[in-house]
Amino acid sequence: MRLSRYFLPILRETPKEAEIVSHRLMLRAGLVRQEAAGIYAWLPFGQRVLAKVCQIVREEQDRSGAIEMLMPTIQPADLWRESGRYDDYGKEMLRIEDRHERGMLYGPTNEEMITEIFRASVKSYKQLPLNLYHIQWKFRDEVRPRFGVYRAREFLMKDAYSFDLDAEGARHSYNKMFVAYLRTFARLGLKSIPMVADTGPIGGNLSHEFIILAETGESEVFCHRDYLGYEVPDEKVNFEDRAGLATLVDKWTALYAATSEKHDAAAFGKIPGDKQVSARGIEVGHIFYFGTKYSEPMKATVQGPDGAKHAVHMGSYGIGPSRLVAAIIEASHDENGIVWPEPIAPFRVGLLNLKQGDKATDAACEALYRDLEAAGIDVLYDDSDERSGAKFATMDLIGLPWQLIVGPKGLAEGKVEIKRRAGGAREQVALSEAVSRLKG
RNA sequence: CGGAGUGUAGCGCAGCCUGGUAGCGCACCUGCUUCGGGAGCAGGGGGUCGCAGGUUCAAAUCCUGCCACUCCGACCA
Repeated sequence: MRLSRYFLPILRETPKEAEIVSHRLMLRAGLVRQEAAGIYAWLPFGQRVLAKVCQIVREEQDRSGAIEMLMPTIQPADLWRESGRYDDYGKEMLRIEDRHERGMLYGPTNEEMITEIFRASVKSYKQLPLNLYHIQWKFRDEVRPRFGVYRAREFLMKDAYSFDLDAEGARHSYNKMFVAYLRTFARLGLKSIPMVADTGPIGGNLSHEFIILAETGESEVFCHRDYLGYEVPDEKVNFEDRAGLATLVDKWTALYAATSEKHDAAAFGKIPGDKQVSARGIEVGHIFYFGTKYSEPMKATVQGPDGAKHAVHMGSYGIGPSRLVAAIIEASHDENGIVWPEPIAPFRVGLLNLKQGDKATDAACEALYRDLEAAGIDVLYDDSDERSGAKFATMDLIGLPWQLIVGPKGLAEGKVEIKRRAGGAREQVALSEAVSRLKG
């Protein structure tokens, strides 16, 4: 992509409403624009990142055996009356009336709808287990949206829903998501720690929040230091191996880890002092097992091997990709701007023409741009006639993992410069080697 | 929802107290000169001063009401 043909509105000064670093950088680097309190437009640059986050989330959901679908944002109120949550959910739910004065709502979550879909078609235990997920916009009318897309009213959520005949099966479904979440966050370049959590309005009695440690985190968290060194299961993990998964989950839940709501100071105190971690954290995922809370009132039953009808045991599993973008920036930036982890960087390489208008430099850049694209490398080519200083500042702000710097001085010796954004290491390489050096 | 605050050009701000033709920096456009880490000079475009009502010869400025947004707290993917 040529910067001159792209839409990347960079701000040199920080809009005053932005208090935390991820919000500031998302506005300055042209990822998002606020349209109302807690409601954001995702500009092309932000959309690229969001799509990459979603893709990684999707791949790990699929790997674990979950199946993607897509439910609507607008739901009928009657569905929520069935579960009893229409009144319980309160003002956080955005209620709408259509032209026929039917009660509708903008979905804050989808337990009711997925249960309705499930019960319409699944009648036998032989169709279980089943895990359906979608990635769809949600709306929760937060009292106080803040921190940009981190606590927005409209936000993108991956929500998965598992269905099993009994509690034992449901536990395995829960464990699958548990491991899939560990892998997802690791692939996004984040170190996540599962913590015992409150279930809130979703209900149920088994729940973990996946927390990223970050100074700007909203919640206070406590855990055992050893979690920070734990290896995340690799892609060969067998999701159908019940015992194997249970062992993994046991390992990741054996030591102390809790959010402030579930914090047990006495238990925490028993950890050796040098192993105690008391920090702030960002919640990036939350998984629940809630048994028959929805299947009973909504009559989502299957016939078991015994011939009787059983209310299915359910769980739900959420990840907020839009929040994750903010969380990743919180975890990965420096004083000059964003430092994208490679898997989700909007472009892999920024190509800087240091002297636009100089024939030799222009020709070298055009050739490199063509060759990089031909090699399948996402490249953002700064072909503007800005001065070099401005180009460097912009590139550092938008945080692409690699910068390919081309100017007349280097070219005179047949060289270009490759700079790695993380750490800032620079290296002169031969013009002819640049493209191959930048391959993944 | 309690407390605090802010609305003036795309962004950051001054002007308001003490009413008298709306300003500055950045960004943007044109030209020239520059050009390896946020260039210089010259010229230029862009604003119903959040909205409504009131006071006044005259309102960005004073008064009343409303709206939007931000921050702190209580609540949450």
